[in-house]
Amino acid sequence: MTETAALSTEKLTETLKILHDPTRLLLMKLLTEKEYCVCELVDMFEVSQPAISQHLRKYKKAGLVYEERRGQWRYYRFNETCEQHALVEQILGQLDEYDEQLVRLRTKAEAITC
Amino acid sequence: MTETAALSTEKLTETLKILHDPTRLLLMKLLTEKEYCVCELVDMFEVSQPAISQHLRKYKKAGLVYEERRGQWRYYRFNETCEQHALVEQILGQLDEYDEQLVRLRTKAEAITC
DNA sequence: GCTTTATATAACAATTTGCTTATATACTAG
DNA sequence: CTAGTATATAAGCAAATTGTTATATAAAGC
Repeated sequence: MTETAALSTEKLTETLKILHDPTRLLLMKLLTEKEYCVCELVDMFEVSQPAISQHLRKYKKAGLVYEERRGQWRYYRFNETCEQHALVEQILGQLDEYDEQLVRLRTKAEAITC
Repeated sequence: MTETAALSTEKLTETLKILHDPTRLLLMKLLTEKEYCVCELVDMFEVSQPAISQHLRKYKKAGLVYEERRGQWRYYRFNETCEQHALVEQILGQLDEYDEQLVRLRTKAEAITC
Protein backbone atom coordinates (compact mmCIF):
# COMPACT_ATOMS: atom_id res chain seq x y z
CA MET A 1 0.00 0.00 0.00
CA THR A 2 1.77 3.10 -1.27
CA GLU A 3 1.09 6.28 0.66
CA THR A 4 3.24 8.80 -1.15
CA ALA A 5 4.23 9.10 -4.76
CA ALA A 6 6.41 12.22 -5.05
CA LEU A 7 4.40 13.98 -7.70
CA SER A 8 5.67 17.04 -9.56
CA THR A 9 3.90 20.36 -9.08
CA GLU A 10 2.60 19.95 -12.59
CA LYS A 11 1.19 16.45 -12.10
CA LEU A 12 -0.27 17.32 -8.74
CA THR A 13 -2.06 20.47 -9.89
CA GLU A 14 -3.26 18.72 -13.03
CA THR A 15 -4.93 16.09 -10.85
CA LEU A 16 -6.50 18.64 -8.51
CA LYS A 17 -7.82 20.49 -11.54
CA ILE A 18 -9.61 17.35 -12.62
CA LEU A 19 -11.16 16.70 -9.23
CA HIS A 20 -12.11 20.26 -8.30
CA ASP A 21 -15.34 20.08 -10.25
CA PRO A 22 -18.22 18.63 -8.17
CA THR A 23 -19.57 16.50 -11.01
CA ARG A 24 -16.13 15.08 -11.74
CA LEU A 25 -15.29 14.52 -8.08
CA LEU A 26 -18.43 12.46 -7.50
CA LEU A 27 -18.02 10.68 -10.84
CA MET A 28 -14.52 9.67 -9.83
CA LYS A 29 -15.75 8.56 -6.41
CA LEU A 30 -18.10 6.12 -8.12
CA LEU A 31 -15.48 4.93 -10.61
CA THR A 32 -13.08 4.02 -7.82
CA GLU A 33 -15.71 1.64 -6.46
CA LYS A 34 -16.86 -0.19 -9.56
CA GLU A 35 -17.02 0.13 -13.32
CA TYR A 36 -19.83 1.99 -15.02
CA CYS A 37 -20.88 2.39 -18.62
CA VAL A 38 -21.54 5.90 -19.89
CA CYS A 39 -25.30 5.52 -20.06
CA GLU A 40 -25.52 4.55 -16.40
CA LEU A 41 -23.59 7.68 -15.46
CA VAL A 42 -25.75 9.85 -17.70
CA ASP A 43 -28.85 8.56 -15.93
CA MET A 44 -27.38 9.31 -12.52
CA PHE A 45 -26.00 12.81 -13.04
CA GLU A 46 -28.08 15.77 -14.00
CA VAL A 47 -26.03 16.74 -17.02
CA SER A 48 -26.16 15.79 -20.69
CA GLN A 49 -24.50 12.75 -22.25
CA PRO A 50 -21.83 14.87 -23.99
CA ALA A 51 -20.95 16.46 -20.65
CA ILE A 52 -20.32 13.04 -19.12
CA SER A 53 -18.29 11.95 -22.16
CA GLN A 54 -16.17 15.06 -21.91
CA HIS A 55 -15.46 14.49 -18.23
CA LEU A 56 -14.47 10.90 -18.93
CA ARG A 57 -12.18 12.04 -21.70
CA LYS A 58 -10.35 14.29 -19.23
CA TYR A 59 -9.84 11.39 -16.83
CA LYS A 60 -8.55 9.23 -19.65
CA LYS A 61 -6.16 11.86 -20.90
CA ALA A 62 -4.72 12.13 -17.39
CA GLY A 63 -4.38 8.36 -17.14
CA LEU A 64 -6.85 8.13 -14.26
CA VAL A 65 -9.26 5.64 -15.82
CA TYR A 66 -9.39 2.60 -18.04
CA GLU A 67 -11.90 2.41 -20.86
CA GLU A 68 -13.16 -0.92 -22.11
CA ARG A 69 -15.45 -1.50 -25.04
CA ARG A 70 -17.96 -4.32 -24.73
CA GLY A 71 -20.60 -4.50 -27.44
CA GLN A 72 -22.07 -1.06 -27.93
CA TRP A 73 -21.14 0.02 -24.41
CA ARG A 74 -17.99 1.57 -23.05
CA TYR A 75 -17.11 0.78 -19.48
CA TYR A 76 -14.92 3.05 -17.40
CA ARG A 77 -13.15 2.30 -14.16
CA PHE A 78 -10.44 3.83 -11.99
CA ASN A 79 -6.85 2.98 -12.95
CA GLU A 80 -5.44 1.82 -9.64
CA THR A 81 -1.94 1.67 -11.02
CA CYS A 82 -1.72 5.29 -12.13
CA GLU A 83 0.89 7.57 -10.64
CA GLN A 84 -1.74 9.67 -8.89
CA HIS A 85 -3.75 6.81 -7.38
CA ALA A 86 -2.72 7.48 -3.75
CA LEU A 87 -3.52 11.17 -4.10
CA VAL A 88 -6.91 10.45 -5.64
CA GLU A 89 -7.76 7.92 -2.95
CA GLN A 90 -6.74 10.27 -0.15
CA ILE A 91 -8.85 13.08 -1.59
CA LEU A 92 -11.89 10.87 -2.13
CA GLY A 93 -11.38 9.41 1.32
CA GLN A 94 -12.04 12.87 2.76
CA LEU A 95 -15.52 12.96 1.26
CA ASP A 96 -18.29 12.49 3.79
CA GLU A 97 -20.05 9.17 3.14
CA TYR A 98 -23.28 10.86 4.20
CA ASP A 99 -22.82 13.84 1.89
CA GLU A 100 -26.20 14.63 0.44
CA GLN A 101 -25.11 14.62 -3.18
CA LEU A 102 -23.22 11.36 -2.81
CA VAL A 103 -26.10 9.62 -1.07
CA ARG A 104 -28.51 10.76 -3.76
CA LEU A 105 -26.21 9.40 -6.46
CA ARG A 106 -25.88 6.03 -4.77
CA THR A 107 -29.64 5.75 -4.46
CA LYS A 108 -30.02 6.46 -8.16
CA ALA A 109 -27.28 3.99 -9.02
CA GLU A 110 -29.21 1.16 -7.42
CA ALA A 111 -32.31 1.91 -9.44
CA ILE A 112 -30.61 1.98 -12.82
CA THR A 113 -30.77 -0.85 -15.31
CA CYS A 114 -29.04 0.16 -18.48
CA MET B 1 -3.70 13.02 14.54
CA THR B 2 -6.88 13.16 12.50
CA GLU B 3 -6.80 11.39 9.18
CA THR B 4 -10.29 11.94 7.87
CA ALA B 5 -12.68 14.81 8.31
CA ALA B 6 -15.84 13.90 6.39
CA LEU B 7 -15.97 16.94 4.17
CA SER B 8 -18.98 17.80 2.03
CA THR B 9 -18.66 17.74 -1.74
CA GLU B 10 -18.85 21.50 -1.64
CA LYS B 11 -16.11 21.99 0.94
CA LEU B 12 -13.89 19.42 -0.69
CA THR B 13 -14.13 20.84 -4.19
CA GLU B 14 -13.72 24.38 -2.86
CA THR B 15 -10.42 23.34 -1.31
CA LEU B 16 -9.21 21.57 -4.44
CA LYS B 17 -10.09 24.66 -6.43
CA ILE B 18 -7.81 26.68 -4.22
CA LEU B 19 -4.89 24.29 -4.52
CA HIS B 20 -5.15 23.44 -8.20
CA ASP B 21 -3.23 26.53 -9.22
CA PRO B 22 0.57 25.94 -9.23
CA THR B 23 1.39 29.27 -7.63
CA ARG B 24 -1.16 28.73 -4.89
CA LEU B 25 -0.15 25.12 -4.29
CA LEU B 26 3.48 26.06 -3.74
CA LEU B 27 2.52 29.13 -1.72
CA MET B 28 0.47 26.91 0.57
CA LYS B 29 3.30 24.39 0.81
CA LEU B 30 5.52 27.15 2.20
CA LEU B 31 2.84 28.49 4.54
CA THR B 32 2.36 25.07 6.14
CA GLU B 33 6.03 25.13 7.13
CA LYS B 34 6.46 28.61 8.56
CA GLU B 35 4.93 32.07 8.49
CA TYR B 36 5.80 34.55 5.77
CA CYS B 37 5.07 38.20 5.24
CA VAL B 38 3.67 39.28 1.89
CA CYS B 39 6.84 40.97 0.69
CA GLU B 40 8.89 37.82 1.20
CA LEU B 41 6.44 35.86 -0.92
CA VAL B 42 6.41 38.56 -3.60
CA ASP B 43 10.19 38.32 -3.85
CA MET B 44 10.06 34.54 -4.17
CA PHE B 45 7.31 34.11 -6.75
CA GLU B 46 7.45 35.51 -10.22
CA VAL B 47 4.15 37.34 -10.03
CA SER B 48 3.14 40.84 -8.95
CA GLN B 49 2.38 41.90 -5.38
CA PRO B 50 -1.37 42.20 -6.07
CA ALA B 51 -1.38 38.66 -7.44
CA ILE B 52 0.10 37.35 -4.19
CA SER B 53 -2.36 39.42 -2.13
CA GLN B 54 -5.26 38.02 -4.11
CA HIS B 55 -4.10 34.45 -3.58
CA LEU B 56 -3.76 35.06 0.15
CA ARG B 57 -7.23 36.53 0.26
CA LYS B 58 -8.62 33.33 -1.23
CA TYR B 59 -6.91 31.24 1.43
CA LYS B 60 -8.23 33.51 4.13
CA LYS B 61 -11.76 33.43 2.81
CA ALA B 62 -11.64 29.63 2.89
CA GLY B 63 -10.30 29.65 6.45
CA LEU B 64 -7.03 28.03 5.42
CA VAL B 65 -4.67 30.67 6.82
CA TYR B 66 -4.24 33.06 9.71
CA GLU B 67 -3.24 36.64 9.07
CA GLU B 68 -1.35 38.62 11.69
CA ARG B 69 -0.43 42.26 11.51
CA ARG B 70 2.89 43.27 13.03
CA GLY B 71 4.05 46.81 12.31
CA GLN B 72 3.67 47.50 8.63
CA TRP B 73 3.89 43.82 7.75
CA ARG B 74 1.23 41.17 7.52
CA TYR B 75 2.26 37.65 8.32
CA TYR B 76 0.39 34.65 6.99
CA ARG B 77 0.53 31.05 8.13
CA PHE B 78 -1.42 27.85 7.70
CA ASN B 79 -4.41 27.37 10.00
CA GLU B 80 -3.77 23.91 11.40
CA THR B 81 -7.15 23.79 13.06
CA CYS B 82 -9.24 24.33 9.94
CA GLU B 83 -11.69 21.70 8.81
CA GLN B 84 -9.67 20.94 5.70
CA HIS B 85 -6.27 20.65 7.37
CA ALA B 86 -5.90 16.88 6.91
CA LEU B 87 -6.86 17.14 3.25
CA VAL B 88 -4.42 19.96 2.64
CA GLU B 89 -1.61 18.12 4.39
CA GLN B 90 -2.26 14.93 2.46
CA ILE B 91 -2.23 16.78 -0.84
CA LEU B 92 0.94 18.72 -0.04
CA GLY B 93 2.52 15.51 1.25
CA GLN B 94 2.26 14.11 -2.28
CA LEU B 95 4.46 16.86 -3.67
CA ASP B 96 7.96 15.71 -4.57
CA GLU B 97 10.47 17.36 -2.21
CA TYR B 98 12.87 17.50 -5.14
CA ASP B 99 10.37 19.10 -7.49
CA GLU B 100 12.22 21.71 -9.52
CA GLN B 101 9.86 24.57 -8.78
CA LEU B 102 9.77 23.82 -5.07
CA VAL B 103 13.54 23.56 -4.80
CA ARG B 104 13.98 26.86 -6.62
CA LEU B 105 11.54 28.54 -4.24
CA ARG B 106 13.30 27.21 -1.16
CA THR B 107 16.62 28.46 -2.47
CA LYS B 108 15.16 31.92 -2.99
CA ALA B 109 13.54 31.86 0.44
CA GLU B 110 16.93 31.46 2.10
CA ALA B 111 18.36 34.46 0.30
CA ILE B 112 15.56 36.86 1.19
CA THR B 113 15.83 39.47 3.89
CA CYS B 114 12.73 41.56 3.87
C1' DG C 1 -29.53 -2.61 -46.43
C1' DC C 2 -32.09 0.54 -42.58
C1' DT C 3 -33.10 1.77 -37.70
C1' DT C 4 -32.04 2.09 -33.14
C1' DT C 5 -28.97 2.66 -29.37
C1' DA C 6 -24.57 4.09 -27.23
C1' DT C 7 -21.05 7.11 -27.41
C1' DA C 8 -17.77 10.76 -29.11
C1' DT C 9 -16.74 15.06 -31.12
C1' DA C 10 -17.52 19.89 -32.71
C1' DA C 11 -19.03 24.37 -32.17
C1' DC C 12 -20.49 27.71 -29.28
C1' DA C 13 -22.07 30.68 -25.04
C1' DA C 14 -21.72 31.99 -20.27
C1' DT C 15 -18.90 32.08 -16.45
C1' DT C 16 -14.73 31.92 -13.91
C1' DT C 17 -9.86 32.40 -13.33
C1' DG C 18 -5.40 34.55 -12.79
C1' DC C 19 -2.95 37.80 -14.06
C1' DT C 20 -1.97 42.85 -15.05
C1' DT C 21 -1.85 48.13 -14.03
C1' DA C 22 -3.60 51.83 -11.34
C1' DT C 23 -4.96 53.42 -7.06
C1' DA C 24 -6.16 53.44 -2.07
C1' DT C 25 -4.93 52.57 2.70
C1' DA C 26 -2.09 52.28 6.67
C1' DC C 27 1.98 52.18 9.29
C1' DT C 28 6.97 54.17 10.02
C1' DA C 29 10.50 57.48 10.06
C1' DG C 30 12.08 61.81 9.61
C1' DC D 1 3.08 67.05 8.17
C1' DT D 2 5.64 64.57 4.39
C1' DA D 3 7.86 60.72 2.22
C1' DG D 4 8.57 56.01 1.91
C1' DT D 5 7.32 51.22 2.46
C1' DA D 6 3.94 47.37 2.83
C1' DT D 7 -0.26 45.79 1.55
C1' DA D 8 -5.09 45.67 -0.24
C1' DT D 9 -8.52 46.68 -3.55
C1' DA D 10 -10.50 47.90 -8.12
C1' DA D 11 -10.91 47.55 -12.93
C1' DG D 12 -9.95 45.31 -16.98
C1' DC D 13 -8.52 41.57 -20.01
C1' DA D 14 -7.15 37.07 -22.12
C1' DA D 15 -7.47 32.35 -21.43
C1' DA D 16 -9.65 28.43 -19.52
C1' DT D 17 -13.70 25.94 -17.90
C1' DT D 18 -18.21 23.69 -18.11
C1' DG D 19 -22.05 23.30 -19.78
C1' DT D 20 -25.25 23.23 -23.98
C1' DT D 21 -27.12 21.68 -28.85
C1' DA D 22 -26.06 19.59 -33.19
C1' DT D 23 -23.80 16.13 -35.54
C1' DA D 24 -20.74 12.07 -36.43
C1' DT D 25 -19.48 7.28 -35.60
C1' DA D 26 -20.04 2.58 -34.58
C1' DA D 27 -22.22 -1.58 -33.03
C1' DA D 28 -26.71 -4.47 -32.81
C1' DG D 29 -31.05 -6.12 -34.50
C1' DC D 30 -34.18 -6.62 -37.98
